[in-house]
Amino acid sequence: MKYQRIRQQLISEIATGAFIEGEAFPSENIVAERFSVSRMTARRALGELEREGYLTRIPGKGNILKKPSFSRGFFTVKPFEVYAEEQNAKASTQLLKAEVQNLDVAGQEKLQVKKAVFVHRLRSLDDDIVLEEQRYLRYDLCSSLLQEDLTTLATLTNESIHDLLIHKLQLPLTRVWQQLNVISLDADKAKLFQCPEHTPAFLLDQVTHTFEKPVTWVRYLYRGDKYSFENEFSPNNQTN
Amino acid sequence: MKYQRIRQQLISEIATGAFIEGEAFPSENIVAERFSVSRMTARRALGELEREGYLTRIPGKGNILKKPSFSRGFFTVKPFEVYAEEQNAKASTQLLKAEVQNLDVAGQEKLQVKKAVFVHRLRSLDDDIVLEEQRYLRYDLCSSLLQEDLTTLATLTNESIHDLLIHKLQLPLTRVWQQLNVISLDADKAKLFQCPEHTPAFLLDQVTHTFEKPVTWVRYLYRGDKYSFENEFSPNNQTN
DNA sequence: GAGTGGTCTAGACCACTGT
DNA sequence: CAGTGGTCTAGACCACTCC
Repeated sequence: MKYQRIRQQLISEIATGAFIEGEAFPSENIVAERFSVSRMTARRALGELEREGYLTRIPGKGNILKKPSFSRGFFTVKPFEVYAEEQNAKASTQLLKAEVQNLDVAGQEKLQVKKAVFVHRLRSLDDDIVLEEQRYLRYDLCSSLLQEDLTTLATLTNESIHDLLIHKLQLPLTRVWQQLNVISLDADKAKLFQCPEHTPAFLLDQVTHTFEKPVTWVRYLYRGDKYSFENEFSPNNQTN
Repeated sequence: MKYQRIRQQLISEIATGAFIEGEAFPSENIVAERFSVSRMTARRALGELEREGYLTRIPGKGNILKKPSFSRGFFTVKPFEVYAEEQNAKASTQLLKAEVQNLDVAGQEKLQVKKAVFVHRLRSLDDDIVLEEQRYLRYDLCSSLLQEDLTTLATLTNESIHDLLIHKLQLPLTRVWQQLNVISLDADKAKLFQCPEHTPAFLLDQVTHTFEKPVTWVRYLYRGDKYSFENEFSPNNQTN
């Protein structure tokens, strides 16, 4: 395993400050020559360093040593059923609406079309409504879902709607964008959750793509006094 | 970019259910032959599929198609300076307090000791106070930090305090626990942030460990109307 | 034009798993 | 034994950057 030896050697040298942050790291040819291996083997070692976050590799320029990255944390967003199980609570689902809708400006921006299948659900832990789900699926890609499966959506507690997309509509989900905000519940939403007005809440927007084409937009509203994100991890796990 | 074409084609076929989950995926030679490329190119496409979480590759056996994963995604918590840069805002830091404190019950539970170095900072984007940091470092492990570096903490805008721990105190951070909540700002906190009472906010608690021993507890309070978590990822990329 | 990283080829040997 | 994935080589062409 030459490339592993090279990788570890280079990491050690980085740790001792042998190279300058922000610039200048040995090129593929230099590394290959220094360790007496072929260029492809040097490439592999350097490629791993890039994936591990040590380097940025730029065609035509070279390898640039990154500044040490700060400890980044992350939160996993678990499926509702998994969360319910962790809380020893019973998950239930209520289907409020399932219909074709014309998207408003915000929705058109996210899905890049005007028409969508809209699925509106409430999800409860034991008897508390905890999560509101507003899901918009591109009509041009998902209309068949409406006819076939929509009536069963209310009972789909353990099978994710995403699975339907992937397997029935054959839309591989390759990319997800999401944003998490906090808001204060207005009168309408408070009534929906049957809780006091101005209760803080998580607002999670999620757009999933199939090869750069947006397919679904989901807006989750989590009641803040009944839901939190908890997580444990090792700092070395890099993502992105 | 042949390997990208091969990768996308294979992902599509996985999505259509062309292969059986848990077993049986075309071998390198099969893929190479089918797409009329060299084995190395087929390898590259299959390697990406493995990194993306679609496959498990086992020497001597073959490629095994994974079952679709449960996790819905995750949020990275970026260092404040990185966030500021993304927002094209100027980050600044204000040190309110740095002293030795006796921990209250909540703190003792988290750090498992009674005494801690307490560092209290406010962090701003341009002229808005956005983040309050309350950091508790175990006195028995971090007391030298107090003497050496504490007076410079106010100016440490771009070097994270965690880096000090790792490099100066040589405490490798091996494990992180964290929890994210939403709250509504009370009068005191609202005054601190110079914003209206009952503004929603993110409350992020983070406890870092060195080999099962808790070292620091940080309580971040993010002003909700000025801060959000945004993120993009590939769904099959598991990060435990 | 010299150097860089990105891609690709057609070979090769290895250790391993199945039958 | 034939087949698999893991590693490695010595070439090659490309688009790009820097000078």
